[in-house]
Amino acid sequence: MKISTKGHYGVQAMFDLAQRYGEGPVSLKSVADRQDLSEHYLEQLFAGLRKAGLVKSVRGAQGGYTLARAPAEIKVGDIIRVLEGPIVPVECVSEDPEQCMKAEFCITRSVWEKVRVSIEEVLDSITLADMCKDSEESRQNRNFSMYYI
Amino acid sequence: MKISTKGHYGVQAMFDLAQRYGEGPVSLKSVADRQDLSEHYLEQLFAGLRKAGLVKSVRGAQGGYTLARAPAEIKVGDIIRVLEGPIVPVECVSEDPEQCMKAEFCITRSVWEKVRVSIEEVLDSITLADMCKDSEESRQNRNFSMYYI
DNA sequence: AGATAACCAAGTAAACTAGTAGGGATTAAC
DNA sequence: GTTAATCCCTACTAGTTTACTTGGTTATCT
Repeated sequence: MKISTKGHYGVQAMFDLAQRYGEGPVSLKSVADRQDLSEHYLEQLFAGLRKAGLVKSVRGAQGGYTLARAPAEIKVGDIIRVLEGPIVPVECVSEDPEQCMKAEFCITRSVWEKVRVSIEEVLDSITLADMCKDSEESRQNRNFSMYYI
Repeated sequence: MKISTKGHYGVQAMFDLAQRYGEGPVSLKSVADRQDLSEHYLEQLFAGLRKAGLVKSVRGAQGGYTLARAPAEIKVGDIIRVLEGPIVPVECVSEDPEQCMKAEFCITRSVWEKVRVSIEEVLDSITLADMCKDSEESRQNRNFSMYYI
């Protein structure tokens, strides 16, 4: 019941881009440095994200990646689905119309279905803009408490 | 974002035991036959379930396994945690008190935390008794519609 | 021209998955 | 007391996945 480093790092990196949205292309090297990740590994993740239309790339010196849409228009679920594949706790509970033979007779299946829906609800309710907002608030709270120490 | 066959088969098998609760020990062979699973593989799963105190075993001929508690007292989450380990979408978001160094600075972490909580809420809200009840209702609905065809 | 970057293909060590194989110990039924 | 059923235990394994690394090529800015 885990997501892999692809999804984990991918969301971190996309969040990094979101925090710099509107400031021009951001190089993967800078993302890798800030987030302490392998640049070459990030390249692989961004190949997928680009093909899925979540980021745009600019090649050459001073190039890099930018979000293809505003942070408010990109859900964490979008990123996870690209990097981890569809959200499916067990095979017979896909997001697509059913293919499980015993679908209507299988009771355990309804458990996984509920799990799937609940994960999707969480991941699709959080946008990169939400994360930027949380980050800003968390930063201010830290300054605030430091002020009173 | 998947659970393995351990958790999948484990819940199926425990549900099978729940449907026969009070009827004496149920052999893994019969479970394996009904659920179309490998008996030997189930043995491994039940070794863990027994050590965790979710089932009791009776050795020898006419032996088998029974639930250690009433179906209403066993949550799907109990089974999953035994067979899949703790519910932790990414390493730094364990159910135990925190160990992630950057816990308070890490925004993406709060996303995984929400995912973890939502999965736990689902899995801990469903007991084996609930599944038996759903199964009974589903069976009756099928009979009901057949009656009118 | 040279540096900076995205892009691409392939390899790889380690871990994990989903079992299988082969026995031993215990007990009910005959 | 023999047999068959059943749990119990250890080990092995083929295949897949994970989390990268290596080693380039191509495009663009200065």
